[in-house]
Amino acid sequence: MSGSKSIAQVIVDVPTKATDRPFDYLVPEALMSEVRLGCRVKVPFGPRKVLGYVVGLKDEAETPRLKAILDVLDFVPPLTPELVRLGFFMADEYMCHTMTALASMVPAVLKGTYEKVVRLHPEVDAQADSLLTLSAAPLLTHLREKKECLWDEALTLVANDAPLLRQLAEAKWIQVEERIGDRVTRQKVMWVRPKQSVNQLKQTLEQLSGRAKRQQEVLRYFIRHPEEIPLSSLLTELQVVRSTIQKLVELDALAWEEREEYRDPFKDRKFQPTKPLSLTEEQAEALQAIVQPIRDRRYCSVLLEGVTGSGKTEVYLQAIAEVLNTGREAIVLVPEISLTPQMVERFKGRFGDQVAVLHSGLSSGERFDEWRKIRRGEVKVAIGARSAIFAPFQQVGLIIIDEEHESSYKQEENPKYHAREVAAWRAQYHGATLVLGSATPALETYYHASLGMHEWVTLKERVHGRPFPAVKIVDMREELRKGNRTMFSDTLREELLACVERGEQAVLFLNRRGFSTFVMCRECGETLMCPHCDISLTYHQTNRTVRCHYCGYAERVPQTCPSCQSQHIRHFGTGTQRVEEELARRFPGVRVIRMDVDTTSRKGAHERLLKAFGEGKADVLLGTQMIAKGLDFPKVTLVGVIAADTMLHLPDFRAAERTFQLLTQVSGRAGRHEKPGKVIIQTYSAEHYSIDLAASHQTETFYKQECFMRKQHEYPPYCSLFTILISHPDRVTVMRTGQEMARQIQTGMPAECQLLGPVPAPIPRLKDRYRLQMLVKYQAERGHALMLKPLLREVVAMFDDPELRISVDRDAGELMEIRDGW
DNA sequence: TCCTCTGAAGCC
DNA sequence: GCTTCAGAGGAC
Repeated sequence: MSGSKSIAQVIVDVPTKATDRPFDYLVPEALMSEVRLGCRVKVPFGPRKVLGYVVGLKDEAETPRLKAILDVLDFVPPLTPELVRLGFFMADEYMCHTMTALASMVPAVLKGTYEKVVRLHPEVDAQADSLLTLSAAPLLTHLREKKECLWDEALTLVANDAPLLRQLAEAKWIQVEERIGDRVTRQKVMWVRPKQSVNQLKQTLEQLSGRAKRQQEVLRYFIRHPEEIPLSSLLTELQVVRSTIQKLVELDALAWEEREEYRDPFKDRKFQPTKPLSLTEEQAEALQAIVQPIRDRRYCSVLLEGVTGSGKTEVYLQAIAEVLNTGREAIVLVPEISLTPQMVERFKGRFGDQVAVLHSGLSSGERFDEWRKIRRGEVKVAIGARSAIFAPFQQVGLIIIDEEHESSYKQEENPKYHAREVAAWRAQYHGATLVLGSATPALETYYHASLGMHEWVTLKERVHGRPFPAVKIVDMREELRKGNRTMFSDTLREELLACVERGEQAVLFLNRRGFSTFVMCRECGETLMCPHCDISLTYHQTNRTVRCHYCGYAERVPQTCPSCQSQHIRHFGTGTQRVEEELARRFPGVRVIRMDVDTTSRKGAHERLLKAFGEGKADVLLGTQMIAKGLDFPKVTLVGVIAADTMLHLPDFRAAERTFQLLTQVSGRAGRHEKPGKVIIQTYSAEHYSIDLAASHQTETFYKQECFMRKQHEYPPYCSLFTILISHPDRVTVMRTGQEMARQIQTGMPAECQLLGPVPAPIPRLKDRYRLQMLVKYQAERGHALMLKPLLREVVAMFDDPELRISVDRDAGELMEIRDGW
């Protein structure tokens, strides 16, 4: 190996097409031990300096004019070798830049910040002041006072004369430094400990001058408590100052050191330790199916189909215990909205401080701390929402995806990954077991299981043999014919009153997806629309504003119609706020807690409201999507669905599947304990199979029917999809581009593939951009993706108008744009 | 003739 | 994405 040089291959933080490949850099002798696979480095790139990830290391004899790595930013590489490989897989699979894929796997604080700082050059000649050009004077004066400033400030001080700054730097008047750092500094805490034995401390105490009262006090403290203590606690406890301690450190009596401290988000919470519960026969069988491949250390995916209330979580917990016994780690994914304190408590209760929790409620610093516990192997279980799938464990034995059908496992931004697919990749890499748990699996999971691609275990019974709630469908068209024009059917009204009278609780569910409160003029029929998007504005009572839920535009509700000046302008629709008003009017005295984006936007509000409901401070919990799952309140005996079909008519081929899943989940909230539950579903489409079959708990029949429908219309899982969405500020340009792009794809794609569109996207205009979409249906098992991916990449590259935005998504991501909660 | 503006080409 | 550099067109 004599004469050969060490080379690092680096993916640079310049996410563009042209730079989306590794660049080679020399590893300087001094950094040899620090430059490791997966760590972040600072490298020169063109005329500037950027951050990059080391994705490969090699030795080479010939190194034609390579630049060298400038610095290493991590002691422990944030990416394991496995995650580096996963990054390349994702870049290919989800058609994104490698840097984008790599960056998505680490906490946001490691994304790096760039700072260009200007300073006086240390060798600047004071006498040279006379040479100062007039235009540089303000900057140099400023630097004399402040020592340094940001590049942009410096530019302002020289009237935006960038060449002048360059000249000043060349003439060694100023120094320009590009700083690359983390977004937050790690929290550091000073610890103080005695450096001498108690006897030595006593000697030191006697040698102290009589005047050093404070120092004596501190020494006496350590003689009483010869243990380490955080500096801040010591200072407050003894009412001394830092310099007192410093003196004693200088005397070698004490020692202090800075230590990184974890911000523990659960610091003040006690978790009740729990023991494994005894399992039902079904549960035991399911557990066995999961545990066997864990013991064999082979890759295996298991669909755990368990009805609501069948005790899936206990199966998860015992499977995890088994993995920990084999010395390996477990990742648990749950949808963000069900990452409730109830859920966290169960895991913390069983596995204590072996658990790291990652969810969006944490500050970026707290998130980083939890992540570091995983990276350092200080915990064995990671539980979190979608991005927790990247938990940097090195011995993964089990990955569990709870409520695997949830759409929140699909990331809508680049990289547009599905956590289920990433999980399958990681499980295969590690020879781990993948568990997909749900009462209502995604249709494709169901289909794959039926083809034998997953092991398939079912939990058909609720624990303790509790019966399923009785579900009644109320046809709202009938109600209208009877003359009931309110949003509560007679049945729901009676049941609700009876429920409250019995002292029990009810949950009212309003599916606002695609159906929110809008403002319309009764005179001319004009609806208030967002000036930037083709979307009607949503009415918010709290501050009497209308808002666009897509771009955030907000304005006060106008007094008169902007189009005809009529005063008869008012809000329509069935937002949660209106249901709440109506409840107050029709059921005086009934206490309601409303949960929606308005009431839960503040940190911790979600938790607080649920706690209040659990403590019986309200009779009715009214809410959107966010109350559909995970909740388990013993006193809830009635569940009402105000309008079951609001999302049935969205332009989404999964509309029926979503409706079925949601209704099944909501119904599962009732009668989970001693008292039997009742569910009332109000709908205008009573005959639709998704509503009917959810009401009668006929899961199997629904899936068969839905598979039939998908096959008829050639939709997934019977084909695979690419969605291409293009947007442009100009309507004509986007249409012309769309046509041309479609022609290119059509010509290049395999003949068996099918191109649909371009057609206007479900939201034809968003944030002042016109949007078109195209759909390519293909057969993955015939290898079409292998041809389509390069083709789409090529076609996308051909249209490089900076105003044009193109997004390519496997599957139909765009149609799911309407997010839960809104 | 010099200067400014704009677009394209690297970047290891 | 940013910087530089070259080539075009404009003002003097």
